[in-house]
Amino acid sequence: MPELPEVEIMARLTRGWAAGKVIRSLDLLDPSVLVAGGVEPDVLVGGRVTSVRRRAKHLIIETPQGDIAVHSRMTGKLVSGSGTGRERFTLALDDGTVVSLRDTRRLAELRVLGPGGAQRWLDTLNLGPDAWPDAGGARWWRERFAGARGPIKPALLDQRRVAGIGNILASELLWRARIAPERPVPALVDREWQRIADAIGPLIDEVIAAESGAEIAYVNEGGSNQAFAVYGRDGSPCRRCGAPIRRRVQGGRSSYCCDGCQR
DNA sequence: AGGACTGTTCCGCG
DNA sequence: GCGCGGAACAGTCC
Repeated sequence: MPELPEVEIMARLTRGWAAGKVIRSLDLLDPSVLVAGGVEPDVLVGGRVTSVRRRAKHLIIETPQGDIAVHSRMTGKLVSGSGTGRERFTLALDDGTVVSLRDTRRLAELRVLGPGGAQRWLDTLNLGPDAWPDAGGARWWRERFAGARGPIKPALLDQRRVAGIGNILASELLWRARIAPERPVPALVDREWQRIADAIGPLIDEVIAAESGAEIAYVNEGGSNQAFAVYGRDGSPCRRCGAPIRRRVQGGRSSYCCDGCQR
């Protein structure tokens, strides 16, 4: 599920569940989610959670004893409680709260690392700056994509340029900026970079608002989603100009756009 | 039955 | 060496 907004919501929720509390136990129900190369998970027991934060699509839980880094990939999510099946990992806190990683497709990755290990691991990924909340203006966007030669839509998915944008946000962003997904990056002019810069903040703000809830609440998992103008809406009329939304495949991924008003 | 899927990495090819 | 496309990962849901 998650792109930047969903991971942001999970981080906020998890912060409320776990921040400041002491880890009583960790239970690895599905050992295949644990990425090798870290430390023995039990070293975290007895440690107090000092921070829960998001970087790009990664969720980081830090304690003085060591860190947990979760990447939800396609279907992973952190939830409060356990017991519906599909839990791969649970974290029990000293007040009785249980936080679980639920992941049907089992593509999620859990890392348990020593003190400071999460940041050191993030540093190896060469992630670009986050797309939200502090992306820059037209010049910033143009410079982040300097050297890219292919179409803009797949380029937006490159986490080394700008981090946090996934397949849905890329289509939605280009619709808001009225730019066709096939446009080569070098062909974009400053006016268009400006429209991207202006669109990203409100887009992510709105997705977060639409999906936030007391429990994790992705809007309408699977299927089309009212929060999105083009994603999953092949054939329906564009909200802006009425022309039909089209689905095309780029780089093996679906792109949705309006040929009437995206140029 | 077959394809598609909000992510990422790896491999082969040009 | 780099960039691109496709495959792979694994499970569910049309």
